[in-house]
Amino acid sequence: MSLLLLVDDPARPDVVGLRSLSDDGTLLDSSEVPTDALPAVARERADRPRWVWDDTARRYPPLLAAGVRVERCHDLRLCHAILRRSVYTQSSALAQAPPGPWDGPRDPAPVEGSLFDDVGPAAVADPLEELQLQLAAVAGSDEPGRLRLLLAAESTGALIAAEMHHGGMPWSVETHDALLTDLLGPRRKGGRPAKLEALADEVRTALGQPALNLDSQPDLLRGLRSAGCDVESTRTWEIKALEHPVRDPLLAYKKLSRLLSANGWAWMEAWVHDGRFRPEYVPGGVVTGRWATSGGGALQLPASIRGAVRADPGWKLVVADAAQLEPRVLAAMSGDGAMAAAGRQADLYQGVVDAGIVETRSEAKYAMLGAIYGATTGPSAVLMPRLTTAYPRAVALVEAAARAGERGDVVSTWLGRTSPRPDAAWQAELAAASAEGAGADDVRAARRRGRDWGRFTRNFVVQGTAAEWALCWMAALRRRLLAVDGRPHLVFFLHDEVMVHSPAAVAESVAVAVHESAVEAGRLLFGETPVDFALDVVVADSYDQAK
DNA sequence: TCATCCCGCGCC
DNA sequence: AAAAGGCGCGGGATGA
Repeated sequence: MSLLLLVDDPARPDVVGLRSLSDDGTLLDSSEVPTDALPAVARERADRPRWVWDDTARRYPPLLAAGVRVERCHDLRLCHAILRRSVYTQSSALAQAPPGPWDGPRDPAPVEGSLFDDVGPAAVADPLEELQLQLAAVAGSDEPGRLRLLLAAESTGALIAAEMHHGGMPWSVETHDALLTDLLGPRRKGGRPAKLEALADEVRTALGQPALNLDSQPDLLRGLRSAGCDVESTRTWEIKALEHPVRDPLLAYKKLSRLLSANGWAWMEAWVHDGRFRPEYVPGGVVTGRWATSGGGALQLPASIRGAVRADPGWKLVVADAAQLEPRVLAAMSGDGAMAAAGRQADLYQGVVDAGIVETRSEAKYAMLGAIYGATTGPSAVLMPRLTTAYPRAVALVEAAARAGERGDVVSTWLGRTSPRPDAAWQAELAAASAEGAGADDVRAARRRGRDWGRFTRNFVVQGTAAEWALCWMAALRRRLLAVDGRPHLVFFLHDEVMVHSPAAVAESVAVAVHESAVEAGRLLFGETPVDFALDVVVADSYDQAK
């Protein structure tokens, strides 16, 4: 396999340069092609190169628009971000260089004013030089194998993100409209839909304030308090605790009003075109390695409108989610055999109950999440000692991550994505609190911030490794889907869940591929592990039929 | 008037 | 029923 690097020529915007490289980054051959001929050149390459480019989000869409799919790539910007920070590459030239053009956001905002006018032109980002720095950083690292897997998974994720945006999620505006009309009442120009307006009236009547504006938090808070409700805010959990006639209509109003503003008709018109919802995915957009999205709120599609996600006629949706992914990942990372045994059955939480650790599934769930997120108070913290006894290795791993964070140290995922350091203010606070003669308030504040950061690092190692597993799962699935007839393709990804739009005739084959890919992901990350990565897989016509 | 802050809540 | 980590977004309030 060879590398094929794409470079711009600043002097000639109408052409792009192609550099053939060996695996170690040695330049073998150079050529130039007209920019508009690039898709044809890409299509005709028979040697299945790994494309190397600065930014998949910029380079891949024109190829997709021309009907060209790229098998694999190396996204220099995403890989740079990982290697700059990874504990495994801290001694590399890449990590030790001062910040340069590969650092920072993809589209940096223009610099205001003249502060930087006299420092000369910005450093030019030479992709060949950058690639060679990255390859050297990996080759010289403590864990080249893990990093290579991580960089490949991250880059494949970028390809998938572009492909999913290109293909779009099948979306029925008719169903969406029917759902909204059913829940909210018919759409009305310049006013609330009827059911929402009726609820608003009920609230105003219950409070005895006919002119109250429910959409103003301060007004609503004042209105509640003057009606004798003892609340500090207008949050749902405070309203729920009220014993007052306003409670139920207000809760209903808040719920529906949220639906209207977040995923109502305006959202539909802004984001759904030609029967497809096309959010912009942002691979690596979260520090832990999870994806973010920008626009459309694709990672927060409420359950109430998922029925609008409908397969095309003759097609199906194959919806799969990894069951209790984070506990399973923790069991694998820590080599905790007892926790792996609990996950031997489809429902890991029930496995914890069956092992006699706690009484109910719900307790098992909250105890486990408490361990991963760092619950310090409440019922879930009370269950921690039992979890520690039953699963000592798993708990020790997250505890060690928490302690590291409290000290201001960094932690890493299984494949080497490393957490950021706490900011300067945090470190200063820690230093001030440990200095001679520090006030009791300072010490308390520093302890609290330390524990906050410890909860972040505790969660980072598990959430981040789960994100790596999910990337490997999806990358394996993408490859397997190529071997299935009828072009089934990924259309959605949500942390531990994937959705494939598939011709009905091959949907069962896709479901098999989904399972096989999960096994492959587990092996890729952890080798021979006793941990099962269980899935819930559903073949359905619409998203609400899953789960 | 516009940009930013903060609240509140949807998802995992 | 619980408490905690990660996000994005819309809306009003706020302040330049």
